Amino acid sequence: MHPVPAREQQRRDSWRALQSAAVELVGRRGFAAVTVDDVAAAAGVSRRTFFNHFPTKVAALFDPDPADVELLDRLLTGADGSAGLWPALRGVWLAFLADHRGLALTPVRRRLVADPELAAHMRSAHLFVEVAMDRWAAGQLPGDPVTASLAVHTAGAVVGSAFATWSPDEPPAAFVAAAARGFDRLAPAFPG
Amino acid sequence: MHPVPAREQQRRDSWRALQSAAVELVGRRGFAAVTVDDVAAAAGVSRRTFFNHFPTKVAALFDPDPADVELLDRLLTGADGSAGLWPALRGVWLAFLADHRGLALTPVRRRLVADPELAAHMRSAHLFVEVAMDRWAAGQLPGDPVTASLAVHTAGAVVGSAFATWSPDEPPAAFVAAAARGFDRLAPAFPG
DNA sequence: CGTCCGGTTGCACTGAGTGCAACGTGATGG
DNA sequence: CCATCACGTTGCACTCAGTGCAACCGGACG
Repeated sequence: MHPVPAREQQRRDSWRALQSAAVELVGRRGFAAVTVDDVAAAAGVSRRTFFNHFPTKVAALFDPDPADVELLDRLLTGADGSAGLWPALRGVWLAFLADHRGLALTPVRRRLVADPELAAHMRSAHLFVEVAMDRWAAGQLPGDPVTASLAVHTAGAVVGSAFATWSPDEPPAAFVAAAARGFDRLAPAFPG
Repeated sequence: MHPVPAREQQRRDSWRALQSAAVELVGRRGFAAVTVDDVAAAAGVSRRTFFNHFPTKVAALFDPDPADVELLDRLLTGADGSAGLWPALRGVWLAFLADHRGLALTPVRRRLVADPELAAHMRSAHLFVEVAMDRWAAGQLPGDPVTASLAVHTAGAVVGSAFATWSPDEPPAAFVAAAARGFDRLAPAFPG
């Protein structure tokens, strides 16, 4: 592997220290009871540095790890759409859910979305997944953007429903399994 | 009809004046370039009164008119689930989309969601629809909350996809029609 | 060794959102 | 008709989120 330059390393360290601190503090005290200063102090950096890494307080909770963005890109470029859009979306989503770094934070995040305002922010942070899939799907079905959009949105709904009915007391794998069942149930609507 | 007490009337007037002013100003200048003071001034009330009606600036753009919340409740209590969950959800969604007050604001809102942050907020504001439908669907399928949740989430995805692919230059009716086609295409996944 | 680059920091500023006390007017009851 | 209450509105002061700017400092590079 390429040795990471010290500059880049420090950057990643600050990012992860801030996200860990934010999730940990908010999970313990609740969103409103944690200030940006608290998070910065817990991460050992200044308040200004916090905003160098995250544009908002919620971003610190939900922004995807760059490694996960990269993972999704790899999965999409390697995806095989020959058996139809739906099986491909199913495969990419399930592989992504199972392997991404953010999976470790999923139980905490699941508890946070009891606040509907935070739920919306989480969706917006995870929107990069649907955007990337949308671009990919549109490329697969050049002549039919409506079908592509419908499939991607529906796939997102499957994952969202699995997330909503999943209890954070269960292991994250149960969440992934529930998503898989959801994909199977909707398959009849998307014939190859 | 019951004559509305003057107190209640003033309340509604302020609410609608603020929402109109907010949508109008933000549609013209963009979200960041409009302050709460601007909106309050344009509506002819004080800054403090703004926050008496809306908890946040985005709420002024996307909070549902109480009349629409009431409309949805009426549609759900009158809904007939005997032919299956999916046709019932289809009927309620399409009737709601066609008749609700907010429809007039839909083109402006469609343009606003170019900003993904605002898109997330709109979804959260429209979440009351899915929450109400979720409660209703859970009542229809007491033994199977997973199917109920999946159907409601999927229905939301159909509407979301129609909204995303709809151009605000077309009439709002085209958006409703696109949603109807989406419901039809997903019907095979939800047999009676 | 000198120069440049880039992450970090402090400072000052705008604007969102809140708690509180006060005012004015419609609703209510004697 | 008047006293009282209820409630939408308002001003004020305060905390905190988010931003622009200039300065600092240590690693990268010739």
